[in-house]
Amino acid sequence: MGERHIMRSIRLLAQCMQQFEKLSSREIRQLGLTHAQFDIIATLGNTTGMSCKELGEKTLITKGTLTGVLDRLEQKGYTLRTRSCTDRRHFHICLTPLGEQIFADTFPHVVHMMQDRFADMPTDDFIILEEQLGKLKARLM
Amino acid sequence: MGERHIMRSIRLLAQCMQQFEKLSSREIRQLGLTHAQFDIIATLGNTTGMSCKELGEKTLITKGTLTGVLDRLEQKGYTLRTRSCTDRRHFHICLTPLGEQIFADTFPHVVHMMQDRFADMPTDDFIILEEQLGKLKARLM
DNA sequence: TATTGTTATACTCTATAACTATA
DNA sequence: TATAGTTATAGAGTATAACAATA
Repeated sequence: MGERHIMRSIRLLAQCMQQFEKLSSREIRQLGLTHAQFDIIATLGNTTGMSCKELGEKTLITKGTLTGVLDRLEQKGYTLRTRSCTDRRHFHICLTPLGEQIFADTFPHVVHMMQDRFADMPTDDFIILEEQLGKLKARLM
Repeated sequence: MGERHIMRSIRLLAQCMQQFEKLSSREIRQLGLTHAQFDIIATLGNTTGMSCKELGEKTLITKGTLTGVLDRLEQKGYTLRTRSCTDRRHFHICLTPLGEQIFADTFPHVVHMMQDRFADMPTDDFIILEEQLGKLKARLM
């Protein structure tokens, strides 16, 4: 558990993420979305929705900022706020059908772009990568 | 090379990175730096400096934005712009001794924070993780 | 009193394009 | 003409704190 290993893994992780962001940001901007807005849509995708609090924790967007981001998404017709019946302090945020569609349309693009690059990568390598990232994630959480 | 593997790896990668950012952002803010500013310092650290163009490509900060970020870093005394003698269109950006110190002071903190979490992770796992991230990076570049 | 989310403020980042200086 | 970097502008994200409504 030498610190050289930690440093190197962190640096690699950051470089991979940065490069991935570079490749995907074109898709995001083509949809007229910012990174923060896309982050919200990606987090809400394939869920039944969640509170602002939960959404903020998952995306690392603080509540003050979140209000503005959600305002803009709502204005575009991608998300919806509905007040909870049981606890009227809570809002339930979810994607509209249009928002769902954006989500469903975007990911295949990103995946397709990735597939070109990873066409010849053996499945075994992916399985090992997933395994290792899973372990890393478990320790980071 | 099923797309399920690609999606899953990307999602894990993003989650790891996000969690790491969450953990390290406290350190960054304590120094009075923003993410963009820290990104510049981290990129310049352990180098002899580089041009704005190169710095922009590595950090994904566009040239217009970079001017402002460098202005603020220079004002804080962390970076320096010197005009190139051979091609007077270029600037050479590098860390000042104070900037070097910030760089040298920050990373050990981050590493130490990580070490607590990874104390019991076998070295072999790190080696495999590094190997896989290296392969991933090579394909993303 | 504690919690959820909004509002307000000041600053920073972002994208884009027009511009200056150098090559 | 092409390139490196600055300036200008409008919009968006950020941190923080004060605030309203609900519990």
